[in-house]
Amino acid sequence: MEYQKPRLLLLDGNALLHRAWHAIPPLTTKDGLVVNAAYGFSMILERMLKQYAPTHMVVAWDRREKTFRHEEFAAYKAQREKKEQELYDQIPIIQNILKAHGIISVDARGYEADDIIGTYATQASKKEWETFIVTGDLDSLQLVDRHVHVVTFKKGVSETMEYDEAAVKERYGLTPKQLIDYKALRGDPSDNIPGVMGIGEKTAVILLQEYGDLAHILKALASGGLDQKYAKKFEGQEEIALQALRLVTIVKDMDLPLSLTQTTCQDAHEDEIKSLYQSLEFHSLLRHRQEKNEKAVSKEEKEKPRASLVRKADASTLETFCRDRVIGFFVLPKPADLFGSASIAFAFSDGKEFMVFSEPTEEEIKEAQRVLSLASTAIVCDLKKIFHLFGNVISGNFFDLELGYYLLHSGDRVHDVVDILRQTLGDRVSDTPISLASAGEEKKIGFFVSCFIPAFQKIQKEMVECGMTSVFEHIEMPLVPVLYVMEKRGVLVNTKALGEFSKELQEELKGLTEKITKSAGETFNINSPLQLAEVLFDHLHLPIKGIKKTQTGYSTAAAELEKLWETHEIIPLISEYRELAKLQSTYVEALPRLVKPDGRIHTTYQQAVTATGRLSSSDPNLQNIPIRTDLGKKIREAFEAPRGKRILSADYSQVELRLVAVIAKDKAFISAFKEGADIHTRTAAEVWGIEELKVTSSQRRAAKAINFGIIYGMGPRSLARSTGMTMGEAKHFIDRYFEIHHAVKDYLDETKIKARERGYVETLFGRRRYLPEIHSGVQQLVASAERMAINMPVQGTAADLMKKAMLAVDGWLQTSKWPAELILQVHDELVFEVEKDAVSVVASGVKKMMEGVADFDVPLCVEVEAGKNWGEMESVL
DNA sequence: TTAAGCTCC
DNA sequence: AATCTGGAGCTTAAT
Repeated sequence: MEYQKPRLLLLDGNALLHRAWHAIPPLTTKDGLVVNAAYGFSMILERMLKQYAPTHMVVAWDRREKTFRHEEFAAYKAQREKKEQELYDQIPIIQNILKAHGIISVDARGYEADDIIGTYATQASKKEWETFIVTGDLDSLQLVDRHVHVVTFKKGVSETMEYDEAAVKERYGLTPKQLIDYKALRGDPSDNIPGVMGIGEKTAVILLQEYGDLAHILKALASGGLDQKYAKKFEGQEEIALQALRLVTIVKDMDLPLSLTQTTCQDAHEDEIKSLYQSLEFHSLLRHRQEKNEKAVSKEEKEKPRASLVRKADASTLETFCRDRVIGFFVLPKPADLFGSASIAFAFSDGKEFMVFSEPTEEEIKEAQRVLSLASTAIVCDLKKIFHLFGNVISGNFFDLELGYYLLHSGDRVHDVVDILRQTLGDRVSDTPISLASAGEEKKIGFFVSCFIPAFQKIQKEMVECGMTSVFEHIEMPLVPVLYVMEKRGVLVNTKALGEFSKELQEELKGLTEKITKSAGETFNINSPLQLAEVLFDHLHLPIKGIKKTQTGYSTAAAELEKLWETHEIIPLISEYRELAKLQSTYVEALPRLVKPDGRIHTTYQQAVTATGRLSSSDPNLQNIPIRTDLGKKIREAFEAPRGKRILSADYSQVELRLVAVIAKDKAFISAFKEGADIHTRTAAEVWGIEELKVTSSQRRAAKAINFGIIYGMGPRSLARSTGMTMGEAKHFIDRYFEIHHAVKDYLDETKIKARERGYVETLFGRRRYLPEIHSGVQQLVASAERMAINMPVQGTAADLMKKAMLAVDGWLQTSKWPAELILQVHDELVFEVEKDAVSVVASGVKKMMEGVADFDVPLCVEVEAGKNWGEMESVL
């Protein structure tokens, strides 16, 4: 018989118990027994047995020491205690399941599960046994070596991640052993490890990469070889660091109650397992077990990773592979050169085959673009970037994974290609390259692009289930070429004007700095909130009553300075300085640097970032160009139309409030908008029961505040503050408001309930936002999630409308051939560059297209202005 | 890198 | 005892 190399599987019982408990919702059997943790544990167990087929195996447990501390807090910890009891009650069940599988459990007095695992792993590694540690606890990563691997869970209990030495290095930039020193330096509050004050992730990694381990760092410290800025942080903390090191290090040489060789896997008692699963009602596991025996072989085959046809520059067969097929397509850009590609990769046949062109020739690039349009579906990730790389729009039926993933997870941040595949496919892509820095690695790239196809299938399926295919197909995907063209076109900026403005500002700032210095009686950095607070509150003794605090001390934010306006001459000076400094650094100095050789600035529109469905703009952000103040407006004036053209701007008036009326079906608001009333004046008149003509400006201001407050989920307190009313007045005002707009009140209440029930809210077009925090039970988080729930359908529907408007207007301009081009989008405003003589036609056309984009109970109203620049505009029509 | 502050809708 | 108006991106100081 052939010798089989031993494979040891080590499970951290407590870690997996907790992981299962949190990942699986509370399940009970018919009789009311809570079994969620046992179920999750069994799922993990079965999966690991299958995946690693161990010859030896141990489940290690912490020995549970009774704590009496809890009794003091019995009253308000009772609930939590009960929950914990439900968890611990499942341990015996799990023990029975393990026994039925012929698996050994081990615990030991005075040791944690980690120590047991550490000791077994060390012994096994010495014998060169392949060892796999399954845990939820990343501390175990320190045990990884040539033969020891750590398996952790990404989310839930079904997605795992396997770490070997290379993976640890890749993830942390450190060796497994260094992770011990890392934690000792950085600390870990959840484990009561203080770490060295002032040393965070970055510094810890830098020091360890330089010196190897803590011992060598301390040695360097003692010999004075350590950089002064680091050395200072260690003062008096060496002992703390060393103690932390001892606490963090997992024991590897304890006396084991059972020797390694005694951990051999016993035969499973199939009957026992079956009857246990039956009594616990683990139906799916039961079914799985039966199927396993019958279909094991064929299934294995099917799930084997797709391989593997690598062809280079075989363009002639490319067409056959693409025509009427679902294909994956990926372009690996050259690092330095935005307009070139290092590789072009295709995946075909459900990802079983792929084709990679390294350093493609001109013809190959052309051919690639041609065949893309032949595919029934071409799956890509970040289509707009592909357009930029190729320098033009490519026709074809595209499916952008990034946009699909974004619709399903609009709350998440970070949507990198690899992340998307990982999140979507789980450990199936754990072997994909993390950094795709170099070309010439056809296999890697091919494997990578092959993952696009299963990812597409999964994302598309989820999208159908969520009812978001329409938003995806009719809004997001068609918008990509529109945004691409806007970015490519850019906007003309008068750098000369900005240059002159910069000089003026510089002079002004200089003068202000002198005045402020004089007024304060000392020189300090006005840009530093910390120093400013010190001057205002410590040196000048300005009243601190009612001034908000920040983490670092008293706030010097504009709203706080306003409260101090009359107390000192320095306050207005500082406010002015702030305004000027902001304009100078963020706009006047920054924008000219971003002007490209064509004399224009090209922003990037982020289509997969916001939680509500809005676009965002970056590098530079052209959605926050100043407009409010006279000085700010000068910056907007630098955005000019070229000779013979005009800037035309069309903005939806009061969209969000109109949408509140539509979504809440509020009769009073609907008729107000239908009649074309000034909505804030109307609101004020209603609430105070007076004629609209008699509404004072402060009454209108208060009404405006509450109207906007509704959109943001504002409470009475903030309303009182923002209007200057007393709390009593504000409450009364709100009561009156909701008497009239009771439908709005109902909307607010129902939305919160719906969000809680479903876990998400949505726009009128079906775009969703998930709000997991609403179930957190933490008051603050719940309240915040409720405000998001109220706001998202309004802001999100407005975003949907604007996107539809962009598509409509773009389509109209393309077919009508009017000499006008869309250049900017600012949430409720579209900006165009238009031939002078066409301004009036384009204005009316754009207005009509934008207003006609949806047919609600309330009319949409668009106001159009035009001018030689974006700052000085006059109404058209 | 983070906190504080500011710009916009 | 004090907080709690939604969504973004960019710059500076300070560590």
